[in-house]
Amino acid sequence: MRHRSKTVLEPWNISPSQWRALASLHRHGELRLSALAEHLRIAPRSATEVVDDLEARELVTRLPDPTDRRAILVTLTEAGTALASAVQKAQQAEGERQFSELSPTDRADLARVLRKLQD
Amino acid sequence: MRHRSKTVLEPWNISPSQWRALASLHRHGELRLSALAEHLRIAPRSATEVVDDLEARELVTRLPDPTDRRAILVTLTEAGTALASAVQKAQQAEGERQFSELSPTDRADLARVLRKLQD
DNA sequence: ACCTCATGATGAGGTAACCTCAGTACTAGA
DNA sequence: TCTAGTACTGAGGTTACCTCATCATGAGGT
Repeated sequence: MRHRSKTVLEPWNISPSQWRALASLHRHGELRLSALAEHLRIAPRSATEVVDDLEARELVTRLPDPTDRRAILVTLTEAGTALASAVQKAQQAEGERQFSELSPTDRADLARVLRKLQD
Repeated sequence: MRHRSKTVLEPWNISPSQWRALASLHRHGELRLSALAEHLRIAPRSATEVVDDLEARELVTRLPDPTDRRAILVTLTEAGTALASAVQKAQQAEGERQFSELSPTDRADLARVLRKLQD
């Protein structure tokens, strides 16, 4: 499944780790770099790199945090927001495709068991 | 879950990718390097590296394939077999632990749905 | 007006686990 | 016996992480 979702990203030429960052920003709005790192469960230094890449492609921008001059807020550009929406849509379609064989009961069972495992 | 199973491997000081190779050999017995690569879904050249590492630690040996002098059979040493068995046992215990919260019904549902997804 | 300790980001340098491409040794079919 | 294909490996590259050191700033002293 991971392999397939990688394939979904190809048309936009972004890597899974870049996508995770975009998705986080899309969900949460602007984030401090350190907060982004936390969401992605990677070291802050590694988040710097991901943001470097996304910034080079003008999908995000760095803005100074008005409340703390040490901090940086990473925000989606318009292009970034558009791309995030498009990818999300494609992911959803791919998910639908992958789970299309499952009956509603199957899906409910799966959701229930996975939720239990998560706890 | 992947993270936790990585932790299980730590006492033996082997990486997940090394473990995947050992497990393949444990299941299938001796394998050509190319066949091993196929099982692991990696390029043959990359399997060479994994086998290099395992051989350096005397967990596997390279033997000439008697039926084709180009080919090499990778086989577990005694130490390799012992380690594979031990790790397998630990993995099973860890699996038991992770799924201990699930009722028999939950487990059956999960197995059924996952099998369907695999097809 | 100072000092100290903690925190946010980044520079420098390293690693694991892959990859491709080219080359060598060998097999197998015409 | 020539040719095409196959099995492995050397060389070199990439990706996505990491740690450690450093710099600026913040928080809380005295």
